[in-house]
Amino acid sequence: MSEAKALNTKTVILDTAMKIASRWGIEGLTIGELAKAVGMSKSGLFAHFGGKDQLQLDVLKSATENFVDAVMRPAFVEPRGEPRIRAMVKNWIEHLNDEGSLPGGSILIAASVEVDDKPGPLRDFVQKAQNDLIKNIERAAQIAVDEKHFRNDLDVEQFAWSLYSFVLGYHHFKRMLEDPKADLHFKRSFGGLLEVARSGAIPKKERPKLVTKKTKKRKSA
Amino acid sequence: MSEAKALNTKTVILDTAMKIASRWGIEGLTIGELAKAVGMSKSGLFAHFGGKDQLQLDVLKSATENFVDAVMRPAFVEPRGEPRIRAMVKNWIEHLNDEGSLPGGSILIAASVEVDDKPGPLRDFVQKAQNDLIKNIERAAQIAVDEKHFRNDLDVEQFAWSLYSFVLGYHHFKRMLEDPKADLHFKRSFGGLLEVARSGAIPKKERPKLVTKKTKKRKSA
DNA sequence: GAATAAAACGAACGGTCGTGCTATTCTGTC
DNA sequence: GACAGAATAGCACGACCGTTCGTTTTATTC
Repeated sequence: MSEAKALNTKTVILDTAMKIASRWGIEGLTIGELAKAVGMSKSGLFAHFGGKDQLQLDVLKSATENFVDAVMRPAFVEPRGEPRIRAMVKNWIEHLNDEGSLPGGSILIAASVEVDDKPGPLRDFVQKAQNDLIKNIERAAQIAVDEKHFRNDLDVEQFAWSLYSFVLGYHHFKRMLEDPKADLHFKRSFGGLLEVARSGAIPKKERPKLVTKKTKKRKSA
Repeated sequence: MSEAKALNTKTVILDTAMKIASRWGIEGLTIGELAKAVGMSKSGLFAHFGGKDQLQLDVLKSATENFVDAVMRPAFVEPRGEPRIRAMVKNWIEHLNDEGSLPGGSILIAASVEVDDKPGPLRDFVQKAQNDLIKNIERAAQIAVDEKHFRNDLDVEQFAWSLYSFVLGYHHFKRMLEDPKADLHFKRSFGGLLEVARSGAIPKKERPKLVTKKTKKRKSA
């Protein structure tokens, strides 16, 4: 039980820490503030971690686990292919808007900017977490290709790149610029991306006969 | 001359400060470190600004001026329409890769993430700077519509939104993820965006008859 | 060359940071 | 109820932060 109690306290600490990190960044998270927010002494809290570095790492790990639980895992029980991708994106947007757990926006996105020039365990972790995420998007897109939902010459890397860029844009416009149309623009961009992935916008092989009408040849650079 | 000398010193300070802010963020910029980098005393440097807040604001202003000088101004002497937009994007990418003045990536993008939950003059400035930039993109896109380079039902807001998202994605993938394909993916995404803006991909009226073949109805949840 | 103003300096202050050390309180076991 | 061990608290430290202030250097003007 001492074990369970310990885990419980640590969970409370990390949950609080994540909220602070969401608002103030992973570097703006200080042990003193965190202790005050949790309601215990600096040193008492400190004892749970091997130091500030470890605390930061634990926070990022928790944030990543939360992301996987809220976005990826529920999406991966959806039907293979496009439905799964739609679910993923839907969960993702909802997760970004979850003011309860992320009152200041995505911890991982913010941490990316904070640590991108500071080599070390934090940077390594963030890099790996994001690369894993992108790989998962690519995998999901490939499944959609296999399921014939997406055209089979789709560049899944490019697809994942574009989708991730749109999410970054959404986060930026919504959070920094407070653009009320952020949701609309994201929806349209994502919709366009799906459409291009599905059918033969710029089709390479089978489509020409279908498009006989006009669609005058463009440079297609 | 005392005036000129003072301005000169201040310029040196701000240039150095921008490099530091590029690497460490606008909050990671400390007066002590800056003084050491410039080669003068903390207090001597401090006297040039009304405090840390003013220093940060001056740095952001300088960064914005640099951006306008390097990206916007040279683009706006190019021919109206698509060429101008292409020039703008080209300058933008080159500016982001200018390790000389931005060894740690865009100061404005990083500052966005840093200050987005900290109300105050810094946040106000960053918000305005970015909104101005987006407005300029929209204006350039509208000109391209007027010049018949882009189709006349183009949503210029959506265009600017997408373009900015791609730039954010580029910055993120290149800097954080060190993706060697970032340039390629950006080029393709931007190219696709141009193509859609130019011709009638996803046209609203004339296309449906063309797609008769399969595209079996999905739930499209 | 003396007088004056601007610029830069050096030392110090109060505050907060992360971090150790030692004591105290809590909790479950015999 | 004594005991052991974990959890927490209290306190002090050294480092660095932004800032202030009095002094010294540097430049300009007569």
